[in-house]
Amino acid sequence: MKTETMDSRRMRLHNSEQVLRIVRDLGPLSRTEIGRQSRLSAPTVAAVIAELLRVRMVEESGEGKSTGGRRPQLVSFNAKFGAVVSANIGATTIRLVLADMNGEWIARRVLPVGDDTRPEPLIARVADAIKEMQATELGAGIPVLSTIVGAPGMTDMTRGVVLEAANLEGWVDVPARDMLERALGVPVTVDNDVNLSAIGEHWRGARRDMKSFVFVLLATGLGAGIVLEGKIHRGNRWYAGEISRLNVDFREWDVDFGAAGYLESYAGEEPPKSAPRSPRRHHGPLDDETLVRLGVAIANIAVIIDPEAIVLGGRVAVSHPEMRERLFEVASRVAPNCPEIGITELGEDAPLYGGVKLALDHVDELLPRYLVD
Amino acid sequence: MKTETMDSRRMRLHNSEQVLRIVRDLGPLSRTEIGRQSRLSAPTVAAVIAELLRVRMVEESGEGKSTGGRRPQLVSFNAKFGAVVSANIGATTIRLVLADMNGEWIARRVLPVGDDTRPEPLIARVADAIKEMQATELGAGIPVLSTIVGAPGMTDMTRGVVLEAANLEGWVDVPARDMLERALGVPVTVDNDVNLSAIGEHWRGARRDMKSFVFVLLATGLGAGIVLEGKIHRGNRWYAGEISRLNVDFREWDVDFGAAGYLESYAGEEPPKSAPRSPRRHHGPLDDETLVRLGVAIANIAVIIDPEAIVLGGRVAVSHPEMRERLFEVASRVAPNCPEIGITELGEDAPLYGGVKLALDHVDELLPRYLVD
DNA sequence: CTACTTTATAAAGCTGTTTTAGTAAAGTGT
DNA sequence: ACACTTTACTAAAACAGCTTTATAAAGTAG
Repeated sequence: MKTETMDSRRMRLHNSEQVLRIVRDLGPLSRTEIGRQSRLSAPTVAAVIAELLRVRMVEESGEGKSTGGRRPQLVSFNAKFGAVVSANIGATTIRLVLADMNGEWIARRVLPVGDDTRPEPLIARVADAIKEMQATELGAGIPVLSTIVGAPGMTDMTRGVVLEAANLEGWVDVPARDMLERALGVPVTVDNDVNLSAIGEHWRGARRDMKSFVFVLLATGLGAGIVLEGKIHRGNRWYAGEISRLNVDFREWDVDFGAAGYLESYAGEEPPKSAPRSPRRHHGPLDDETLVRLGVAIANIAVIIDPEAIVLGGRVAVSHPEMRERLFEVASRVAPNCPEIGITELGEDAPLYGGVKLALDHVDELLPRYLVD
Repeated sequence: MKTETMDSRRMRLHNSEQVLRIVRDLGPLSRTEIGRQSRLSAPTVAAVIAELLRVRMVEESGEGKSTGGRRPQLVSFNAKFGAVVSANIGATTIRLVLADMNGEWIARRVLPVGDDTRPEPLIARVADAIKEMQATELGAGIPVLSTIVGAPGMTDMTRGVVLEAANLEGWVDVPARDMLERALGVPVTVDNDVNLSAIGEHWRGARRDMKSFVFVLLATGLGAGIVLEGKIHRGNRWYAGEISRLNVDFREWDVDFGAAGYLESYAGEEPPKSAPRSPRRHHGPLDDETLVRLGVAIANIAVIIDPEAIVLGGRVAVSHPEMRERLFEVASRVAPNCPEIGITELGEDAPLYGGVKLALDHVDELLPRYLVD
């Protein structure tokens, strides 16, 4: 029971949000057309638009074509009302993007993580890169309203702590959010890169308009991002989708993690070791047994979640797209409901798109503040 | 973007719903206390309550104790405003419940499914039982506002069709909703019994107040009901949680369903067959290999979903609660995040509770209609 | 030029909310 | 018993935001 009661003030706020959303999503519109879309009367639309113009959330954008009467004065969403930063720390590269309120990229940076991947120096490197990008690329008077940083490991979003990132040195329980906020001086949100990729792919990539889908990352690490009802599912302990721990060989339930039996031991780029290893690293060539294991794992995901689609992403998926057929053959034999299996459309930029989307959603929640001011 | 714009009329409707919810959830309250809870002013609360009294959704219920001033006149939710019916068709028994608007049971019926389990006669039997219960037990002037029927198989809720119920004869693509609506003359909702059990267990059983959990049914059939963010997850094709198809032995990915390799072949009550069979039947004794397979399957569920808890239900779980320890041992070895594994608190009535909850939620959505009338 | 259409604003009225003020009914203290 | 305080509720007035109706402005079509 989260909704609150309503009075005149909240009524206006509510209607302003609706109008703003309509203008943003449906492009430049006349006041009359906004009235039709929102079912608000013309005078109300006019008053709301006047308010939105005052706080610069929308702007006049010329006249439209007449359709037999007075020409409409178009109103459009002001994409320069603010900006968002989306950064992603990968196993090998750091990627940054500065985007406007429409989610369009203003600037982009790619730099190597460098030799020293320990928390402090790496986070300092990220913060410096963000500061440089903002200083160079951000127009005067445009505030950064939200900053999202993706990390290659399980992340506790409420505390902003990267619980474990096996591909980076010493990344266990790193309070990344606090460190970044101290360096940047603005609120920061930290999330898992696989989740961000799933959000990105859902928003701008292969699976727009789908209610549910699963993004499967095949790269240095294995992971899955689960989107249900249009929202990412992170699980009770931020563990959802950690499919490196899936077991498709029950006889080996009692072996140590990293050894045979675990999916991660079979699908990857490095030679296998027998000793226990940390998660999110996988090894061995992409031979048929590996594909069958992966296919069965995907089938199990399909059986449990029953998503609208499954999308393969990450370096391995991009360089071996042909694996899709075999995976589907196996998975659809095991799971009669196995959905289509697609390949990422955003490639390694997927988490950046996801970060932008998350940031924009975040700004949406903050909008009331700017409206009352 | 589902929310609509607001005017005075909607404002009042919105506030009425909030007040009603407060009265229902927090019990008999004075108008003043409702004002405190809702943050509405005293005159507004008085007006809203007057309206709710008029349509009999709430009723005056005497005076409360003074706390140093005039005694409060208490207002309480009218549980007799209407009633709901929850029915469940099992493999062996039909269960019915009539409940008031607080979800308290007014009456209950249990009858065998009988020898003829084909769709028409069985549904007629259910409809007759419902009619008898209503005629005998329902007070005059109390309308049935929602009827939910659970079926032991995959169900398309939007069409009201039971896609497949292997334990009943000839139940393939049965338009159960339409058949029941024709017999009863009121709107009916049909759902899968495992999903209903999960909802019930979440609402009144083992896992109240949990945001996410998975209910695992171990009975004549195998299945799982997945509750996420307090809502049941049914999947894109109503297939979510059909864990009889989980595969924990990748070498047998290519064998026919029902043969070795599939979970369902190993956890059950009847002797195994080698020929392909329909889903949701399982066989074989509860030997340790079966438990290990089941444990690994539960681990895989935990890895993918990361729920707050897993609850075992169904006849087998009730009669062999001791299996929990071994299952947890296996599952927690495979999945480090494996949550506690509990046993159902509602037993075979779980789907009935879930049906009542679903029905009450359904009525909630219809409330505005009764308020405008 | 006239008739009609479309867009936008102005004036008036309606609904529902809050604030303010007041009444009712109880408890508290001397 | 009496005055005073506390709490519950209601009545009246003021306020805010919405809609309807009317009007102005600016275009198209014949």
